[in-house]
Amino acid sequence: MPGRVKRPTIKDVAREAGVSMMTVSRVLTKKGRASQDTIDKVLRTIEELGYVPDLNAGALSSRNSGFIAVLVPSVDNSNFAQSVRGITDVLNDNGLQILLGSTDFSVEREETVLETILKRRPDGVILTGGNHTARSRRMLENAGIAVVETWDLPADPIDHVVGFSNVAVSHAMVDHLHERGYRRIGFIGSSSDSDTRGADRERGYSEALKKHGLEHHRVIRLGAPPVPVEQGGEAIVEMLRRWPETDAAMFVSDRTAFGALMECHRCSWPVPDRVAIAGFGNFDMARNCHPRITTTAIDCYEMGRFAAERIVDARARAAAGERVKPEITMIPYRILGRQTT
Amino acid sequence: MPGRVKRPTIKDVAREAGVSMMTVSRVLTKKGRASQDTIDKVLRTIEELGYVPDLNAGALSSRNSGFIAVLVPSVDNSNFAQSVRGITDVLNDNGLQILLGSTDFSVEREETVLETILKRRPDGVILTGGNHTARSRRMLENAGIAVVETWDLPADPIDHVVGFSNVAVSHAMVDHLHERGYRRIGFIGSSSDSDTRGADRERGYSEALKKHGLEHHRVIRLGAPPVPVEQGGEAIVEMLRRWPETDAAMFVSDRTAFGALMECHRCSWPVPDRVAIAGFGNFDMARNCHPRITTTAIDCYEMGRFAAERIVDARARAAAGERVKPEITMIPYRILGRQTT
DNA sequence: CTGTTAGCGCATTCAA
DNA sequence: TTGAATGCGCTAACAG
Repeated sequence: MPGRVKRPTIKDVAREAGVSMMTVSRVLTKKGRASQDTIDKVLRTIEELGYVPDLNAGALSSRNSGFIAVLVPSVDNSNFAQSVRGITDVLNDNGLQILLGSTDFSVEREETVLETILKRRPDGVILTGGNHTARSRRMLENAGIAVVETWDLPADPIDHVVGFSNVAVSHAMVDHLHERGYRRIGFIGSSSDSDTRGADRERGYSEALKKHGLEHHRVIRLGAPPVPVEQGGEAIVEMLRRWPETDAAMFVSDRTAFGALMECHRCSWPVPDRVAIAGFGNFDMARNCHPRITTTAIDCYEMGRFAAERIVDARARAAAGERVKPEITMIPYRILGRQTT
Repeated sequence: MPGRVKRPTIKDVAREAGVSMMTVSRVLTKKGRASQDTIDKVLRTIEELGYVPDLNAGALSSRNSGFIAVLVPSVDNSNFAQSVRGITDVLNDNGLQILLGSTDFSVEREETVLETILKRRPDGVILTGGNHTARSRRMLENAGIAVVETWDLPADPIDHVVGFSNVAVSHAMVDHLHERGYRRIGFIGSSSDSDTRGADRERGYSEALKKHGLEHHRVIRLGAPPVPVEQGGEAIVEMLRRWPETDAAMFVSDRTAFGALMECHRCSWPVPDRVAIAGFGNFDMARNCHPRITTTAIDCYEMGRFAAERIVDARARAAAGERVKPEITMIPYRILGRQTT
């Protein structure tokens, strides 16, 4: 590690270039105009000195940190990772930087992470899900910045929403299974007070069964997310043991659906003839395995982009002194009927 | 979005609590001591006012941003995501925050991302891979902060290294295949100037073949990473068409190995009897599919932890005025011989 | 088009 | 154990 040296500041650049600090600042931020001559001179000096602007100092002065906080349950999940990609792409185009936090699928953890991240004075916050602690909500309200809740359709939104109904998603999947002739449908989900998205999908399953006049509910709840793939295998075995008549199993996630499908291979249970399998999320493994798993696809990348655009927009309006009204953006989903149903 | 209100500062807290700003600052940073009475009074006031410290301002003053920059090729990759988890866990315990950047497997993109992120004055940088542009190296050197290169064993390290040899990894896999009796081994990799890790694995394959006296190399290079899972399937078809005698195929990643295995199912080619398959990374899909894929396992989470610990340590030593010598930490790997070989 | 002044919110450094 | 003065690096607001 090289010795910690004194790094050049905007003052050094100004002195060397023979202009004032403000002129350098203007050249850098492109705000206000400067003559081409001055611009060239300043840029050359910056290059010579190897000057690197300090955005934190700039933020302190301008009262815009340029950070957008993004909280996801887990980075190690292709769906959320894609949303993060979408967010990043939009933010980069707008000179903003992402401040990523991981909540481990827990609202308590979310509160802790949020508390830490708010100390960086983000200009906006993008959350996953619509379920938060009371203190989290209070902190967000006090922060006075744009908030976007994603991946859900909260009954009482904090501010903006870019999401979809997890209840409706399950509804649609039951409809799909029903249409393909399945009548003895089971659901394999997760169990956690925090995982309201999983709970919503289970609720959608139950409601849809009733709608179709199917009264016998077969539900197995695995642990808190992220549920290991292995448990999908154990779950399908358990389900067919408890309810041998089951002709279709829908899973809260492609990951466990995949685990179940592979276990069926090992047990030589033909899929979908012995039992149909459906997942959620359109993960790589579900799309490419054999047979390919029927699933629900959400455009996670686009959802991320929309969420980021909402923040960018709100930020611009707030800067212009406009009052910003909360908006709700619905993200479409589609059932991909494939070979396992 | 609530109106942007004036947020309380340390000054407000000081006034309300009837103490000086410094006393509040001391209570907050736990540096220097204060009487229990004062501490209580200050904490109560902070609570009442809903004061949130501004870490950016603190950073400007103390010349320690508390940020550690972390650059990964992609967040949407379980291996890198786990490394990020490891890093985050260690940093959190040390009051540091992660500043994540995605390089899309490109050293040019890395340079751009690095340039942006250095403007936040991180106290350290964790990179993925040992291949960087000359400008990137220069920026890092000028920054005068601790740097850790991971996931590789660079010949000419910038500073610290926490990684493993991608050449050796492939060597070990060839040894494994050879031991299981395979002699007509092919390699399916990626192709990109930037992906030196992939290139190293291919080199390891070639060297190891020679070592075993196997002169016939069968190599297929797919596109730049991230290579879609699908292409693994196309690649195995192509390999068996060009070199029908191939009895084992090793892949640069579990993702493509998985795609190949599933394609073999579709073509009714028994694995490993028609062709053996081996991957890299011990991904979920490889561990749980049927048959389970032989692979190389790296403890990515631990690699992340080690890298972060190296940074934390270097930071502490630098603060104590010590001179820090670059260290190289080797991460072990193991071949998991499973059902596809 | 350019410069001056006055902070942004906090911690370092000294003194009490 | 506590406080006052000072400045971190930058930009908003105004003046010229």
